[in-house]
Amino acid sequence: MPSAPASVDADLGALPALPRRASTAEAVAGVLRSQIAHGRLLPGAQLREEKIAATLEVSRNTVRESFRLLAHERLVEHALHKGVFVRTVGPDGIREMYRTRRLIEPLALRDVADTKATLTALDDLVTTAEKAADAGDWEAVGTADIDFHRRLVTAANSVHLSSMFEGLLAELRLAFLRLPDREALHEPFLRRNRSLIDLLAAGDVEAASGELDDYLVAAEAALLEIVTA
Amino acid sequence: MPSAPASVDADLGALPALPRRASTAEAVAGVLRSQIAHGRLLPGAQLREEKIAATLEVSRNTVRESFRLLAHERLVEHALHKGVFVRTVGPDGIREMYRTRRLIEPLALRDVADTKATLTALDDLVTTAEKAADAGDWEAVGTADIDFHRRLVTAANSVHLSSMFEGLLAELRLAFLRLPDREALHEPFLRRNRSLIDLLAAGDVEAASGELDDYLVAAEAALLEIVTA
DNA sequence: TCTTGTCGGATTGTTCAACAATCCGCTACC
DNA sequence: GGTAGCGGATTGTTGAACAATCCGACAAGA
Repeated sequence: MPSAPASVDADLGALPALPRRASTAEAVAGVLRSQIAHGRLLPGAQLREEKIAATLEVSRNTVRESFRLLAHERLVEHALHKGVFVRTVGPDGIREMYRTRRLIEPLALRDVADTKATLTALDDLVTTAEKAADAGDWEAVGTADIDFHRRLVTAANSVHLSSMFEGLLAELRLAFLRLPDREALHEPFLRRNRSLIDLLAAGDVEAASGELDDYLVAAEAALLEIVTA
Repeated sequence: MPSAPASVDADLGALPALPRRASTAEAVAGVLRSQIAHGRLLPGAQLREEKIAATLEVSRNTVRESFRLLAHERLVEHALHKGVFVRTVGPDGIREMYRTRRLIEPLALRDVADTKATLTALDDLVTTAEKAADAGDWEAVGTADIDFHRRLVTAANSVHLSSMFEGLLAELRLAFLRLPDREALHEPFLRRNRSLIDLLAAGDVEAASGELDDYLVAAEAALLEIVTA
């Protein structure tokens, strides 16, 4: 390497961050999180230490550590001497989630309306959902819907709120797992996301805030109606 | 027992919940949390598995589980293969906390102003702080101040927000540990909590919201001035 | 038939010892 | 001054063992 050190540095440009290494316990927690999110571990199901350890070919102690990592996420419930269970979200849990959503989703609406890039991203997400609905891919509709609402919250630029909302979204997914029919839930709300982004693009923050609140109230009612039937 | 079973049940009335038992890992996490909160484990300090295990006379595996329990609390930072360290909160962390506080503390002000019990509780907390300040007990002032702001947030009746705010308060306490002089920080803000509760009691929610925002902006500036000096 | 007591099996909670893996500081060499 | 190698400290993981707890099944007694 005959070049001077300064030249070597310049040639490399901005290097990407190294992928984050994870401990085995973190990896196990990730697997379990994913299994829960995809409905392969259903609400009420027990996460058996020995079984998971054998299946994933890790030590039981490692599985226990991963359970502790999941403890805060409201996805599992840890009962002393009984074990760890996938959490069941009932009507009260749903009410709590929507109360929180109504409090925090509107927080950054003014910033959203003033930021071209955010408006564009939200518009794209609604378009994605509409296309997915046309194709009958209701899981993708749900994903785009979640991304839309996540973007409303991350627009507030608060690590605390964003982190909390990630937990709430995971919890909400738990509630959705109980639904026999995703289409019945999502379809009526596509139009409303479109209305919402249109109001925001027009700068009508107050109307958008009202629309978002109405949306969340209606979504809660629709979900409760199914869950309590 | 000659009574009929129904009568036996009626006599017992509403039984209180049993005290929650804790696993050893949870207890260890609680001890560490408390040590951090009281400044006995300072920011940057490493939590050594072997040492804690020996001191608390538990197994190293149990200590590791407790570390995982602390992982979400933003009090410690877990670095793969390096260990677990009490988190250091710098100026950016302080800005993030106050941004979040400005977003969420005002959320339930209308409900606060409409609820006599909440107003009374807040007034009592300000009175407690004032008395503690007269007695020069600045730690108690800080505690009452924190309780005051916690009450603003719990008034929103959101388990998610309340839980998140507990984490934020613990994190804030970490930042306060760097302060040489608690009095200098708290004293100017006693008067402002009093102004705030008076506005709320008078039902002037808009003025209270403005006062709270000003308060938080000023508190952030005061803290940053000290931390960046 | 209902209630209470006992027992056994399954699972969790904890401990311990061992080893692998990683990091970091120190020293030697160029 | 920079690099390579080594050793020690610590973390990460494993697996076995045992204690503790829970729960279901069964038996006995009222």
